[in-house]
Amino acid sequence: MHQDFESILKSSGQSVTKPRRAVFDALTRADSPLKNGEIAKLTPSIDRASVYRTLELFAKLGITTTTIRGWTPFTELAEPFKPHHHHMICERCGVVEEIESDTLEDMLTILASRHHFTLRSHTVELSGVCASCSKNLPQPTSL
Amino acid sequence: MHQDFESILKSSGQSVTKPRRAVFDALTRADSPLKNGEIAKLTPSIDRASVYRTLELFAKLGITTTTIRGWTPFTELAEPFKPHHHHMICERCGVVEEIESDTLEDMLTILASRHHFTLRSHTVELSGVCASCSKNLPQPTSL
DNA sequence: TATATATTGCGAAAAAGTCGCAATATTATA
DNA sequence: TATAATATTGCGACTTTTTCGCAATATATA
Repeated sequence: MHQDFESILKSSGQSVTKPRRAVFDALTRADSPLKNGEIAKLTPSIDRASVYRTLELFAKLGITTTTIRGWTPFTELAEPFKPHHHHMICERCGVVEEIESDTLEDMLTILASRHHFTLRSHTVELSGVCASCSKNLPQPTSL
Repeated sequence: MHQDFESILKSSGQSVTKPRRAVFDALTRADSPLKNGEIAKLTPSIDRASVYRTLELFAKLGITTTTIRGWTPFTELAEPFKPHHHHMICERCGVVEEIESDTLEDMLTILASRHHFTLRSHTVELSGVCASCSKNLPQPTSL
């Protein structure tokens, strides 16, 4: 696992450094996407600026993917460190389930090609109400 | 159009105020999603704090949708003020095309129900290389 | 038009993100 | 394994973005 990570860095001419390992480890240990600030807190020995620079590099190299929730970006490991997936989030209780669908993936590729685009990456975020919340709270929460 | 907007506010027990109208107007005039800061600049007579509060309210009421590009959230009007769509962004030149597909929408609903979720909203963002960029720049840009 | 209440603007402050540069770590080479 | 060339870091200062409490004001209802 680590081996692959370091290979990606090296094969793209990047150094393997302590901050990069620390950020990668934090993301590996996390079981769900993290905010930038959370990553920084999980790597207290690393300067904030380096965390940001690392995150920017990881995004460029495709090591991570970032999605948004509310106004906040959340980052997690991408393939090959984590199987490709999307998120289904319950807007009541916040539970996050991972979604995989080859059919969806194929459709997105086709959609892109209809627009004469070569698809390189994508994000899909679904938001709704999970089964247990719709049982327990039949009335939508008021504002 | 405005009528609908004010109806949404009133029917959910919210007041129709100057800041809310200003933010809505700014989003209406924009032809593409805006950053929070851009919205604030387009509404100079409105205090920044009120712009943020308004944006938060709009999101809750489903008046707007927010997607991410890089690490920055972009907001635009949602249905019924703008037809439902998604984005296909060229990572080379930045051009944004709007994507619509009923088949995609249906599939997302089905995917959600497989997870026993009731789908309420979703975002799909595709990123890739547009036709003209893949002609002009056959070699991927290096880091 | 008066009253109750929701919302605003203000001021201040916290949080998030960025930048230049000297010091340091990493890599490649001998 | 030591050295030189270079990439990267940490630091410190700074800018930008976002949040908060509260008195003043605008809005909605009767």
